Amino acid sequence: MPELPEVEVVRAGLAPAVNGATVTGVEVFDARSLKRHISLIEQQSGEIAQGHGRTLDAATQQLRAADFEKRLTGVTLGPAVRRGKFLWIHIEGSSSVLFGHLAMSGQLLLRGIDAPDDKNVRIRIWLNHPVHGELRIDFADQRRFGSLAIDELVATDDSHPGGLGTELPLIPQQAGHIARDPLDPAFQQDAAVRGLRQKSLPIKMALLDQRILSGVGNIYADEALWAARIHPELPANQVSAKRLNELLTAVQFVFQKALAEGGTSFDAQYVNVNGEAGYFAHSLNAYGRSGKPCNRCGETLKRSEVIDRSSVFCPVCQAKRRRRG
DNA sequence: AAGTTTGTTCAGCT
DNA sequence: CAGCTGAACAAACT
Repeated sequence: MPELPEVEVVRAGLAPAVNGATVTGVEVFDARSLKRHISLIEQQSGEIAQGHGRTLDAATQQLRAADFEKRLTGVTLGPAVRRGKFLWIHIEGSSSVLFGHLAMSGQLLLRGIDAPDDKNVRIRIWLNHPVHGELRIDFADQRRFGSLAIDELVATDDSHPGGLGTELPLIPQQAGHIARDPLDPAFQQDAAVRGLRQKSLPIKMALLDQRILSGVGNIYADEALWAARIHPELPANQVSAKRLNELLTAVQFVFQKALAEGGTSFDAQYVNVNGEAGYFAHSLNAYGRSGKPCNRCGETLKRSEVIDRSSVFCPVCQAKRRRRG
């Protein structure tokens, strides 16, 4: 499950291959992977089929696939940018971007044109790069929860760059509501702490709220809470500002650590960029270790459910009591 | 073969 | 009304 570090590895791997490349062809094998893509016809008529939480009818799927292929073919791509788990690639001389979210099982694979097919390829984009030659980007997604789209850039609300990878203060509409992530140079930790402190829901859930800070999913939420010794079910507004700052520092630490380990899996051979290689390659202290001993105190780690999401934590190190701080 | 997995959105409730 | 909760939803693997 790609979270911020995995998405960043993908962004960094794609960036040199897409910047300056011309799109020579687009193939949509499964339009269900375009559920975030709104066709021009839908935009102009104002009748936008509900792509989220509902299966699109066949006609809309066909319309969107054709629209996506048409609007992307022939363009020249620019920088690859990321905020949180959202990823986009600028289109030169245009306010549109190629926009995507990998969700649970999405991968953006960079391949030579003669490479054998990977499993579950839903969308294929053919490229010609002035330096690297002919390439393919294959969007593979086993569960199809992820999607690609063409989206429009709008101004950022704080006039800082839209995300990592660009200096332009522009962000795709669909990512506009997402807060900056802890690895963003313009990330405001004080504001994130204030946002968390206003919530009465469990700290684990507040940490997953992409409007407060982005990029944290279930894995790194458990890891950061373990590192900061905070019980996942403690109401966010009962955690002191000091401990929330420690928590955000822990988030940055686990992100950096995963990024460093994920990064080592990706050598300079950009054509080998493979979303799978970085996932779960790093050592985890909490996630998936229910029933195993705590790496800090030896106590057996416990599994609980916080609003339908599984959480693993150490009942001793992360005692559910308010701590001074 | 029912259960598990997760990011995101939203109806509906307090 | 603002904020929160719980659920819905996507699809495939075990």
